[in-house]
Amino acid sequence: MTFFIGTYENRLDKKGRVSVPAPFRAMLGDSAFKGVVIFPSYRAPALEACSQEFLRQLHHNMSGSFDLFSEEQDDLATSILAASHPLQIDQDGRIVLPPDFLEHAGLDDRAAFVGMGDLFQIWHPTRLAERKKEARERAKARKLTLPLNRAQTEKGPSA
Amino acid sequence: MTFFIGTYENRLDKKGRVSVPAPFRAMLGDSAFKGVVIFPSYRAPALEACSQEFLRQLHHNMSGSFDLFSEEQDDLATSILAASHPLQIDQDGRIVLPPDFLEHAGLDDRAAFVGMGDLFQIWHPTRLAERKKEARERAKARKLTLPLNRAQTEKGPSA
DNA sequence: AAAAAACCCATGATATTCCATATTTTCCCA
DNA sequence: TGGGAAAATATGGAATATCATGGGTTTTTT
Repeated sequence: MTFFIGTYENRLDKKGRVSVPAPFRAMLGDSAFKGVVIFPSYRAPALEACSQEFLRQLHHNMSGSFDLFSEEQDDLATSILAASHPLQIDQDGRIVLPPDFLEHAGLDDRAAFVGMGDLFQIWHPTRLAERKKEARERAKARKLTLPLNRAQTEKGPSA
Repeated sequence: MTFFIGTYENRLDKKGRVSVPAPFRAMLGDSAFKGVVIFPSYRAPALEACSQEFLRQLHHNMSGSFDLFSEEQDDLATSILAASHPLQIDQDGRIVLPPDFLEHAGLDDRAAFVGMGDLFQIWHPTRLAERKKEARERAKARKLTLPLNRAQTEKGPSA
């Protein structure tokens, strides 16, 4: 059971190492494999991260309606699973981000970890600030409110 | 329990030897005997690989409930089994790919291993790049995107 | 005997672990 | 409520282990 909330900023060294925020680590800890799987975000210059269990279940849910060896199943796996990368958390609580992922997110020496419920994102702090501001303004313009009257919210407050 | 994710590229020597990526090896490791089953992809110039258990179970599922499946599917299962080749992993973690398999996938000196969940594929790096691009576009066109903002994995919320 | 396959070893590159220290947070007691 | 000790966290650097890979040697096959 994972539920990531909050934003944390940590340092990134030359080797691409970062500490995963302790609260996030605690969530991942009870996983069978002590690690996270990371993949590039499609829409944003950021990285997505979740537990291996979550990704597996996500994949099963999505491909469940397709046959093995079907074109759809193949496309899904190739575009999602193949782009993912399992990262193990070392004993100091750190992961090392591969070069191409660093590039995708435009990361240099600092990384912001943003809780998104079932998963969390990793951003360049500056870009995250821009994105947050932009999202706030857009929400304000549309007079968006949260459907609190509903029992289970379909979407998390993604900004 | 196997779950292959990620993409790895390794060198292929003159004898047709390649190292199976360590993470994949770890998955295969708990198999009864340490090896993989490989067969040519019937749709793409690539090779498919999985554990022997997985293939056995696949076959069992199909032949067990015969009438539920179409003639085409049965043909597929049969042809997979016939074309399959069990390869044992040596102590250095390598397998040797048979000449006809090398030809089918158009492999020369490098091989890309692509995690697809229950199985993984082996590609020529250049062709894989094309394939990935194609898969991404097609998945996008069909709106096969990840429901990242939805908590759709209901694994018993502590009650 | 020749070819092919399996086995063994050496090595450079990469990744992982260990250690030391600075910083922050937590908690207990005055 | 404040101070301060203790624990936890984050971070940098170095030591260590693992992995990938090339080459060679023995064994099996034909």
